Amino acid sequence: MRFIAHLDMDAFYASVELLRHPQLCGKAVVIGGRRRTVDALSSTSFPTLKEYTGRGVITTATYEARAFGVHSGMGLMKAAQLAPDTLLLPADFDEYRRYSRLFKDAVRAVASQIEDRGIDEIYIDLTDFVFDSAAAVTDKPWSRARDVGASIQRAVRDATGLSCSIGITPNKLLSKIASDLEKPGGLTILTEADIATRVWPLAVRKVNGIGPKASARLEMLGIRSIGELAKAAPSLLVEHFGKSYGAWMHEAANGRDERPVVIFSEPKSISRETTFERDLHPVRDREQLTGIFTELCMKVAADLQRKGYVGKTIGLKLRYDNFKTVTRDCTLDEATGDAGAIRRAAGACLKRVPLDRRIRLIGVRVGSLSQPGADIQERSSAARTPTLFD
DNA sequence: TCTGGGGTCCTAGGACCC
DNA sequence: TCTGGGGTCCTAGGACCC
Repeated sequence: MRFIAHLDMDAFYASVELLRHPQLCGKAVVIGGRRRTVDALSSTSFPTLKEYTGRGVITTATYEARAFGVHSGMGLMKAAQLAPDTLLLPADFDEYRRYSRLFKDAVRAVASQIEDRGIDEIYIDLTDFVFDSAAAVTDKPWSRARDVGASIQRAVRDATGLSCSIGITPNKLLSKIASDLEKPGGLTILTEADIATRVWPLAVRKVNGIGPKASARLEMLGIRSIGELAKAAPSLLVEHFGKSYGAWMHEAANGRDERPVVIFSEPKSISRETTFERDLHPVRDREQLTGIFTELCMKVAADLQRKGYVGKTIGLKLRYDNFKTVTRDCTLDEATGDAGAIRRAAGACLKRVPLDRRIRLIGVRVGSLSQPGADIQERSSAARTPTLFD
């Protein structure tokens, strides 16, 4: 039996902004859109959604804003129709990353087995922690788990001033669902026995891994809740979703998930992309396009350098004005981190893509990563390490 | 006036090799 | 002259997640 926690920061970006601007507490606020010129943050009043023009989506909404029906991922123009007077703040990712490190360090000081799941959530394996405690062995491990969860929430609040929600269950899948049940500030424990009453009534969309496409197709089969999915014939799911995904869905709906908490994983790719203020014409806006393209390559090269990687596969991504996306990639003989080499390879990819429409987005990606110094280090550490023959 | 930017994983076909 | 089965790498697209 494992004790797995999922911790999710409550309205993370918005909550960080409220620390800076406490006068906004209790107001409907969303984060999103492009960085405006200095005015917004220095002035005493804040821009509202109805004043915004341009592209962008909401990345986070305060709970007061969510009451108007706006949510993350929603286009700002659409949100402005629903909640015109909601305040709009631009995202400050450097600041969010700083708070991300703060809260993760605070958790790590309590329980070290952490899996990073992005800027505002983590999984924590509490199994050893729960069983190492003398009290838990003979007593009630679930109540011990609840105590640990509460102390993690306190640690996060003390370190950051922010609140988080935690779910603790026997696996990652259930914990992810549980942490969402009593937001904000919730601490939700679910055992095997709670699945039927607390998980099965939920929409299939709540399962991490069932997105908009899969849930729409499930609905066509008459399956809307996780309980209905759990009781569906596995053969039916396999027939419609394939052997692997269909079987997984059925397991997930029944609350079964053996995935371990993964403490460290190597990055697979590093990329940069940008959506233009207005769609650019491949011929008429050629100069501007080339400039942005080269700049993206330099940024990716800088990211690689900073993180200590080089890559063999260079990829290009274009999104046209009709939102159709195409990608091209090519694999080099040697891994590179050089901006010029990336630019040349990506430029060659660009020649393989149709340029007959306006372009909305361009992106550059480097994959098949390796660490240039890695084998040297390995060799030198091998040299220091006594072998059988020493 | 729709729809950001950073990722991961899966599938599927073709090339190529044994 | 016809025919196998596996394995790996490469490429393109798509679903999904935060």
